[in-house]
Amino acid sequence: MNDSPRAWEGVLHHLEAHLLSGELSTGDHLPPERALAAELSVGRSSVREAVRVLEALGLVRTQTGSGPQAGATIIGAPSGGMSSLMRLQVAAKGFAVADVVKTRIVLECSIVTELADAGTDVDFVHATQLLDAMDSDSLTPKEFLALDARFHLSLADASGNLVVSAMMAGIRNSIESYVILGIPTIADWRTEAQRLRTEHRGILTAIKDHNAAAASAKVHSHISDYYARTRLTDQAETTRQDTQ
Amino acid sequence: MNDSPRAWEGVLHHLEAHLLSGELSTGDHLPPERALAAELSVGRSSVREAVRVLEALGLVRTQTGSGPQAGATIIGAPSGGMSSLMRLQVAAKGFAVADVVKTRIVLECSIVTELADAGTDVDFVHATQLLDAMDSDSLTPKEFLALDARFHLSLADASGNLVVSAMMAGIRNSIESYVILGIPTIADWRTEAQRLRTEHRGILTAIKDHNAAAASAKVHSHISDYYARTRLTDQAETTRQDTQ
DNA sequence: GATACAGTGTGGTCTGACCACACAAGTATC
DNA sequence: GATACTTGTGTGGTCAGACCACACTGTATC
Repeated sequence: MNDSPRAWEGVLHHLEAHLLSGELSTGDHLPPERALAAELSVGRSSVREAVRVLEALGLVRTQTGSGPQAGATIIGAPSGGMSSLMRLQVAAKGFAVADVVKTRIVLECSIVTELADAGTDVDFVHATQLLDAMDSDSLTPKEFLALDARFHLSLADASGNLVVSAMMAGIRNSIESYVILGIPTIADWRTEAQRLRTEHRGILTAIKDHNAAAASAKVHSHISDYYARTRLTDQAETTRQDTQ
Repeated sequence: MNDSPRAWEGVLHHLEAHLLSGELSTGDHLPPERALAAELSVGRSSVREAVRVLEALGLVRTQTGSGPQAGATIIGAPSGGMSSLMRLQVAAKGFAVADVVKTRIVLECSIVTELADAGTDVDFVHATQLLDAMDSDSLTPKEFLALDARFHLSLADASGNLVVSAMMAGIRNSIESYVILGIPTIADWRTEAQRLRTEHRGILTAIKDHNAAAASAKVHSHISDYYARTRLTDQAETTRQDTQ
């Protein structure tokens, strides 16, 4: 039916069409690879490549074995694909770290603006928990920054916009290695951590006060100042490190 | 070295590490699949699945044959992966069309704001050419909207931020089918086209006048009003939530 | 010198065969 | 009869080998 030059693309289009038509939706299982191969008259390897793409894009989760859990399941959590895409693009220097950071500021400012302008039905329990956890003095910089990332992500989640959420997750994921690389450039970590804690509380307070302008401004300086201090945007050219 | 449960992930990590370390960069060729398979002690099919993922993510372009053009080449155009990712996520209902449109507004407002605030060194030749092309009365709605998309994309490109550019391309691509679906809901296409033309010129003029606020406002209404008229955001089975 | 042709290396695909795994059903044991 | 164990089955994961189509490369031919 679809004699695309590449067989696996035909499989992908087939699955995409089923997705669009609603025959397949979140929670459903894809047909077994062997069945799909027979149905589309292609080799199993071609089916596998298409499924692999879907998995990389975060659309399906594959599991071995038998029973209801096994097979390729359509998953509804879209953040995974965005993360690997952006991480690899940054790794390949297709995306400049500076551009990623700029995009992060744009998105995050709009997130807090929306949150501040919204009604009182927004749930900040998770965000508050993360801030409390960050108060501990026994955290390593790496642990602290991990919580930091989760705090910012929780704001994105609170906005309810999955697209922005996924993009934020991808952004954070893509520059994670650079953030870790920047830790040593902070002379006094205790002071830095305290500063970040204060800024976080300030952002959350501004949101709760429905002061959109203040929240946006605080987010902007919070992010851009931190990257300026670690000079992360400069060292985009650094090549180091093999993580094995 | 890397006995991940899945062999193809090991290959992906291997390639990612080489990307990060700079051993591989834009324009380079990946080793031949057979060589890579032998080097990593995996089957060729596992290598192929990893390469397929990279191709889907827009990092490499594969080509058959022999010579300098053949093989898997690391490509520097990151828009492809974002497009397929977002298109499929929308198809799978992982992303709601309403959220995609909202995100588009956020990004595009920030784009025109930045363009308006920038110096005069921004090149709008391409954008202007597209606007001129859209003046033709012989265009079908589909053709008109294709030019429309390219106009908005050219603004994103003019900003120079590849991340935002790629996201805009992905956004546009993901809702393309819905945009086409919305054409019949426009009662008088000639009037609609004229309206869009005027709005486009207005946006570009505001940018050139360095009037960031006006440009942003015009973009906001340009996009949100159009989708309101076609009621696209309604027919998307949106994830229920905030009324604003 | 220009053209035609075989050679070579590449990705693309298919087939068949295993393996590991997880569940389902049947069997043995108490 | 209830439980524990064993076997069966279907799934994805991987590998090996074999072709094919393709595009370039070098050589032979005119």
